Amino acid sequence: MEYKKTLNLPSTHFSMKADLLKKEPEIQKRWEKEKLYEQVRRARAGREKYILHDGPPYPTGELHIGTGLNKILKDFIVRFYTMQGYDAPYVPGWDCHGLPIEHRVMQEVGEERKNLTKSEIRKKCKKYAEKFVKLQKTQFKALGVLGDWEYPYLTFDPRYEAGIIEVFGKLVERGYVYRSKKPVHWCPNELGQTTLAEAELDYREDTKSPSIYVNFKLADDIANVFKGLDSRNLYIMIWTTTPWTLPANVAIAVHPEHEYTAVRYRNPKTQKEEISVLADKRVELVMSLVGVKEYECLGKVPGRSLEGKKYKHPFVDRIGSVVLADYVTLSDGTGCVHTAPGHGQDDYLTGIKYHLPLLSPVDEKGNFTNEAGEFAGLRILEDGNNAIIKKLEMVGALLDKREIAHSYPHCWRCDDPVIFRATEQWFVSLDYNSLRQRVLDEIKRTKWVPSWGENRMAKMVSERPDWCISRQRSWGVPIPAFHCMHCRQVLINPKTIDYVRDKFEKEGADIWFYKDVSYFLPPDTKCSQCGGDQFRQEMDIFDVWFESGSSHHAVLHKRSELSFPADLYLEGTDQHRGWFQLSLLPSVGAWDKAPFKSVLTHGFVVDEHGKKMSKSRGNFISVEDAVKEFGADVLRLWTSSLDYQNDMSVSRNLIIRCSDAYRRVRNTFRYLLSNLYDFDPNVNTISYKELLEIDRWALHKTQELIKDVTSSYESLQLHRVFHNIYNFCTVEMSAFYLDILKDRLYTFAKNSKERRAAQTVMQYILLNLVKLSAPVIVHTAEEVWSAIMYKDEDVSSIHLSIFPKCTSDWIDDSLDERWEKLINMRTDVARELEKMRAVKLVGNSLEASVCLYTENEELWQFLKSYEKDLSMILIVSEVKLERNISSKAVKGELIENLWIECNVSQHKKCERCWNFRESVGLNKEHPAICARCFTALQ
RNA sequence: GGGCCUAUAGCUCAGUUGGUUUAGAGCAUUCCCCUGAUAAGGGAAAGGUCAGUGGUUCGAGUCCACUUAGGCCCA
Repeated sequence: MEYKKTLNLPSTHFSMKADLLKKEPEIQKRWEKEKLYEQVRRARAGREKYILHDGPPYPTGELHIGTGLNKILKDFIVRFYTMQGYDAPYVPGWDCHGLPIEHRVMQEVGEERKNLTKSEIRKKCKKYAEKFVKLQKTQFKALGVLGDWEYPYLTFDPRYEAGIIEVFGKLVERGYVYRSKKPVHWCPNELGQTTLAEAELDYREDTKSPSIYVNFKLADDIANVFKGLDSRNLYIMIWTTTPWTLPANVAIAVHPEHEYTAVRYRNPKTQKEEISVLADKRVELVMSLVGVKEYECLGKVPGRSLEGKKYKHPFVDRIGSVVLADYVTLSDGTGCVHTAPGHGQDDYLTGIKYHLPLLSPVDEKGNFTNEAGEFAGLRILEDGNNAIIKKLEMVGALLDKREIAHSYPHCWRCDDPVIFRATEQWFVSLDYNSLRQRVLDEIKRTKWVPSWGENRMAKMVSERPDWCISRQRSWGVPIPAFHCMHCRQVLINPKTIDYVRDKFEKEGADIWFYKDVSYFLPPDTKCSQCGGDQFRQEMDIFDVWFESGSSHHAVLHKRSELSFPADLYLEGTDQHRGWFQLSLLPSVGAWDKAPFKSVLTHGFVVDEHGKKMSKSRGNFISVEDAVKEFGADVLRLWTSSLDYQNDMSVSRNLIIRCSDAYRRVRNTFRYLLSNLYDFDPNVNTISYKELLEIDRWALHKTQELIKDVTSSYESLQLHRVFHNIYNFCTVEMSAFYLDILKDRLYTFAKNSKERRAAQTVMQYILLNLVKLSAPVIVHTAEEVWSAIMYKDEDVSSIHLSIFPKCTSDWIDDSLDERWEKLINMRTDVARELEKMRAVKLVGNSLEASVCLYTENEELWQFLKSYEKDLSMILIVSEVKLERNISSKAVKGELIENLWIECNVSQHKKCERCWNFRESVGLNKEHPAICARCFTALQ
């Protein structure tokens, strides 16, 4: 007789092979067709909300794997809260304006860009952004991210644009917005005459510039600094390669820590004896450069003792002063840095710190203005430079001039050298109405994950300058302001802003570039200063960060399904300076509240060797590549295995490793499914009390799993979810419980209580395990769900189901303790069995008979109480217990006082269950099987 | 150059407020078994100067300082 046919062997249609590349798109299509996202919304309508607000990526190019990873992490959390019963709508967004897009578009356009109007540029940018929103959307969806992909938020959506204006209006109304001068990179070329962003600069090596050393006469007595020096012919020496910025000089910066000295020498040009202050370490080099052979150093002082000393400008009637700055280096020049806040970024910040005047006597064409006095009208980079050098020579301040070659920024469009010029910009003040302090208070109130984020954020906010929110670009939302044509007064007030807002909301911000100014002005608008009624529009646009930073209002406030503040913002650590901060500022400014309750930051994606990932290094991986090669679920499982607080290494090899883990989890599901083909929980369920103890142990372990996984999700330690689930599948299930269960499942009578008990537990574990993993392996979980015959919830998709809850009645710690001991004993026995295998005495462990010895009373009682179960637990044919330790027995390693002896079973093998039993052969009808199998056949 | 962060086995992670003789898992590796989860399953073995140096302490993977490597943000 073929006994195999009498067994209850596993059977399932759930395939072992995942075939994710084929199945995932099918499952996604199904979700789309069934409108899963809307179904989830309906199912959770009215429930408590959990809002994860999406930080918008730029729609430029293909998605970096890091961007995909960010979305996956968000998806885990949104899905977890959804399954916890929260209403957790997820509205993805894109940051559609801004220089990165404009820049790329201009690169694509090439030479033609010089002839494009703003409107034309905007049209092209819009097309570009739309194209990549579409492309990226496809890729995010391919990752299985669930969200409102039909209606994402796009920052160039007119309603969103109106939202930006509203935030701005609120800030204006509350008094935070002001206009002031700030130095920017400026292209003075006739065609250009525009601000340039860092990305539009082309640094050219070997640019020729004048290099001059100049003495500024000290006006202050420094006898208290350098002992015994009289104040006559006392100078401080600077070096510069931009003589044209000297008319705007208002300070000289020295390093507070470096040492400065006063040098006495004979000026080779004037033949006068002079004393100049400069950095000690630069003296030798500078003196030889200016042609001085003999000189004398008169003491040394740290730079900080020079702070506040006054000097006379060499050719302007102006007193400047010495200031301190950390950025002063000793690699060039004199260690005393000519400072013109109107012409340099460092200088500008130093100027703010010391309240220095900001001068910029240069017009948009790169000529000196009347402010520059005798130099007015000269082109600064040519005649201007020369005239100033000549002037310095005339007044005897010039020590040396020569030409040097260095790296200097040029305009990427016209190749002309760029200048630094102060222009009027729009700012948000951080200190008006103590905004900074209130932001800091909100930072304290926010939960930061990891916790050091708070410190980092607070430090950045406390040290940052006012926020310059204007840009002189094309692709963005215009700042809704007007200028009086008569008196140049700026016109901006809640009424005009509101009026423009309405236009934008109806027609989009593009309208600004098409319609005449009168279209945007409320009727009868007059200049508050001169009463004029002729205005021109402001042409600056908002910093793109102001746009994305307004999403808390344009999205959270405005969309009815969302709420403000969000429960969570989740982005990479670079967003501490970016989106987190620049959302926080307007939010606190406008509504006195942080836009988020908690903020999670994750590290960056690096390659296998921990190096930065970039296209130029060749270690770049795109979302598309990864999904195409591994499938979304593998990628998601891999993401879930990483501790995002650190940087995350990614390479093909590392993801391949993770697909092994995926297969393990998948096979665990498959095995559970395959043994439930004949189990109807409504009929066959065995009550908890009637289960075997090992079954109750499995239930206990499942409770632990539920608890651990839930708390891992809640505490946002997402990688613990993976490790818990994976270890459960591997250690508790595959290697132990399921392995042991085989005998009971296959060989016991179909409807026996023992077999039904095993299935009861398997059914329970299947349902719970699939739900616990559903937020991570979304497609596979759905596939499993479809394959489950009897579900505990009547929902069409697992993603509509509710997360498992821990059943505390099934937690039994003393049981767990006993079984831990049994498992350790099993390990000790396995080691002995392995020795038998090594010498070919046994193969299958069922060929063995085990004898356990102990003289320890407690252990004896323990073993005795499990005597009936031991052969099942050890998967051997027979276990005998003895008190007198045999000389052949070996001491256990994990269990004290336990001695183990393994032998080849003396019995015959049952052809049906493969156990070696004394009873085999006793039954005349079935001489090849054991008594237990005979019973099972009845 | 400055601020913040990270470093435990080849890989992904545990390791409570410093305290248990040999620093734990799983994967990968090697070897073995099974062939009734089969492009599956089981077992065993090997694998670590806890990045380095110095310090605090009776005792340090854990606390402190410095160094190295890497990351993010600035300059």
